[in-house]
Amino acid sequence: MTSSLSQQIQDRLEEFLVSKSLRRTRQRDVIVEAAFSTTDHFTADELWEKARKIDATASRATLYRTLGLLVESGLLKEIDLGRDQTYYDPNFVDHPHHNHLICTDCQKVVEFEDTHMSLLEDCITRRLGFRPETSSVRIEASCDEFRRMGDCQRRKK
Amino acid sequence: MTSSLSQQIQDRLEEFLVSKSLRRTRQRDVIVEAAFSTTDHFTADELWEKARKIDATASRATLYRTLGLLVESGLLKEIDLGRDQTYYDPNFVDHPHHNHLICTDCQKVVEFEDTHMSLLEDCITRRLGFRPETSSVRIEASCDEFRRMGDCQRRKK
DNA sequence: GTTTCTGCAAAGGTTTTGCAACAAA
DNA sequence: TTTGTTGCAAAACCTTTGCAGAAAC
Repeated sequence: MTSSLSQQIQDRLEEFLVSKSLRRTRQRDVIVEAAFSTTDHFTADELWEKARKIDATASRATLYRTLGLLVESGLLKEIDLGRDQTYYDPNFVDHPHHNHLICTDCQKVVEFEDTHMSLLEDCITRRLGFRPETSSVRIEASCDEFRRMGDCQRRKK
Repeated sequence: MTSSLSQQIQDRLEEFLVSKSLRRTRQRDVIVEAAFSTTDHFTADELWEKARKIDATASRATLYRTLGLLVESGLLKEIDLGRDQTYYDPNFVDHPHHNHLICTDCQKVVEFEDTHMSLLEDCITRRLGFRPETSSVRIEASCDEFRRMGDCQRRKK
């Protein structure tokens, strides 16, 4: 594990590996470092490229196997950005309840949290006779600024 | 077109075909009939099986091509039920703003609409500087009844 | 007749898997 | 040592596509 990873991620990963009698390997360390080096969402293939730049020893097979472990441990979440590939989101450890707004002009993704939304989901779910577990909200929206200026305010996010 | 299809779907399909200079064929008719014969969600493969039972002339290639047309025309929507396949939802023509709750016990899908949720999404989106276009909400929740009785209230929905 | 559509079979892209060698604990 | 892990290459999936014959209009 490199020092650039937050303590929280290191701790949760360590706990998960121990609880499952799994081992720390060079390849897993590299993949985890690549996954959490930024807050950007990524596809499996993008993560592979990122990991290769750090250290080219991990194969695609290992990448997919490690992605599975990270999702299972709750460190990473699969998200649907409305594109044709599965994306992974490394930000749920820090912000467990966030949702996604996707700019239909420049495709940038804005994460947001909203207490009212969480409460409302909770009400709706209970009213239907269920106990809430998880939820995901995706909003697609256009940016006025993009149309006016040919660029989107959030583009450099 | 068979008489079991709602007039609204027939009309919208006809309009779409004409506007794009597309033709009505036996295969498309069968696939459309299968897709809208119930309000159930389906995968491409499930739809293929359904269509085959009506009339086995359509190939998988035609099925996928027709699915593309139906999505493009807005008659069908791709939805993410959190499973590993793409599902299609034939209910958006009648209920354009509905969302999905998925029972984590029996996997059944409950559709719901909520005005407050729509309003709230609108507020959040505008507050972030965007103009809302579409949104999708997926709630995963467990059913107390299922745990108590080994069955889920909504199971026969 | 002209244009669109179809089935077939092959190709594409992504993800998974069996296995023998390898590495962590 | 023991048990878990890896890379490789093949397989498994799902979806798309080129093409020549067939069907719609």
